[in-house]
Amino acid sequence: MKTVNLSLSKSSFIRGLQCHKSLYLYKHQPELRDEISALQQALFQSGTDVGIYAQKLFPGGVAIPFGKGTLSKQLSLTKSEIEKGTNTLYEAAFVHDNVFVKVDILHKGKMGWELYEVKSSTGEKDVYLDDVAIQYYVLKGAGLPVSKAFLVHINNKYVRKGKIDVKKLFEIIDCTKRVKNKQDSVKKELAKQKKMLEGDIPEIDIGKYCSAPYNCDFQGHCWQHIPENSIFDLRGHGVNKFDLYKQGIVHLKDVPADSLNRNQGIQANATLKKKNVIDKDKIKKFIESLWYPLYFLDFETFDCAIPPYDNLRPYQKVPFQYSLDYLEKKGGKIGHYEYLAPPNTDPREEIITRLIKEIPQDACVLAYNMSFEKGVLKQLAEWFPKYKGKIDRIISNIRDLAAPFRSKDYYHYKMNGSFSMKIVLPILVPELSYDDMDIGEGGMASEAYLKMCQSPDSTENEQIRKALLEYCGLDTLGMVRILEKLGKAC
DNA sequence: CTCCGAGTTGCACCCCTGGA
DNA sequence: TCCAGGGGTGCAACTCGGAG
Repeated sequence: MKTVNLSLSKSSFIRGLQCHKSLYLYKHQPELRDEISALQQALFQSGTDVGIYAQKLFPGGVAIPFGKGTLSKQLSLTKSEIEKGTNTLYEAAFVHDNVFVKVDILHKGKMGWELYEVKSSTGEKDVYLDDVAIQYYVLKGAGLPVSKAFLVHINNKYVRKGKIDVKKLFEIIDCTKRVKNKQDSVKKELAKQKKMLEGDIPEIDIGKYCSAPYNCDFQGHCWQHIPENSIFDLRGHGVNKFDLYKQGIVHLKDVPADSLNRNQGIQANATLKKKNVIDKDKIKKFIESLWYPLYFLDFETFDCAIPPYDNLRPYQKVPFQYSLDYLEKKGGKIGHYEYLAPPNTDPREEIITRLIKEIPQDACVLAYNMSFEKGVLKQLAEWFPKYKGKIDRIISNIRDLAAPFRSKDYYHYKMNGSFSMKIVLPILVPELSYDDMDIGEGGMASEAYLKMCQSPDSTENEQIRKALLEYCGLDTLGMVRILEKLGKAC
């Protein structure tokens, strides 16, 4: 069997659109790639899940599997299926002009072949159009009569009632015209990329394209010359960091002070002088705005593109766990409630009935970055209107423990501009740390819970449960300790 | 990947002022 | 009397950072 000599694939073309240097390194020095985090891997997985689910839009097709044999085998398999008269193919493989693509769904309609590119996102983006355009280019070039090209994405307005209605779950956008208009530029860009790949490594400096529309895998390589305490450590809006960079300003110490906004100014000043900011009056005011009994609430949630239960929209957050600590009075003993739903049950009503029993009507409720907890509670009120009154009452009593850190009334020079709990807690309360924990962030927590749901009988699950309870408990205990520290600071 | 709140920015709009 | 430009305001659009 003849092997196919490929210079490009669909994904590398998209990569090249973002940055030629990234494509060059990917082709010639892949060992320089950054490690991909477990979380990113999980997101990638959810994308393929959606792709497979979308196949139900055109059931009964034939799949051309990945990884099974060589690329040329996938090509010949595709060819023979088409010749056989198969009218729906999943992951059909084509090559033209040395570019290899796989089409999520290829369906033979009345007017000819239709190509469908499935995205797990909830809306259209420019880069998706390039994605469809390159596929159209290759299919046309390979001699397939393509009549229409579509973009398929998740419709996040869809509410599940009973069995999933695939036609409503997905939104299908006809982008044939726009894709045709792009053909010229696709051809030109391809030629450019190929020429570039044959030459020396292109000299491209860092820029916004390092992280948009996608995070580049070579940031660790290209950003090596950026020192510690650089302008890129500045958080928030304000100065255009790449404008400064182009002016040759890289280190924080070289930034003209008047070009920074308030928060960035505080950050830069604290970092350079290794000095902390503690605005005692403001912190005192914050603490005085709280009252007892004082409850500390933290939710863990999961979300899926394809809603697992009724009355659920795509990507809607489903709480499956919470930790609730409380103090009856100032300096009192910490009380603790917690709940972790058993796998594969709809946990929503159980969670809210427990919470409204455990949180007294007029208690002050603290959350860290409260918009998250408020949002979950609002959602619960929508799902269960019978509890709306009580839920709204809880919501109105929520205060945000992140507020003093967000406003930089309390800022430690090691915070690097961040006010995240994961940064703030180890600095204020070094004896509490996420370091040695099996689950150390929210993303891992939801991943772990979904894993339990996938294999509910696994012997591992007892360990996962323990880790989940430990993690969520640390978040609320951490809040108690942070508040204590704030109190001592003023 | 989505969602949310908060902060920023851009823009339209208003009034005021001063030059012609 | 007209208009351009400065300054304040209020809204919408956007981005960022943090949450999962």
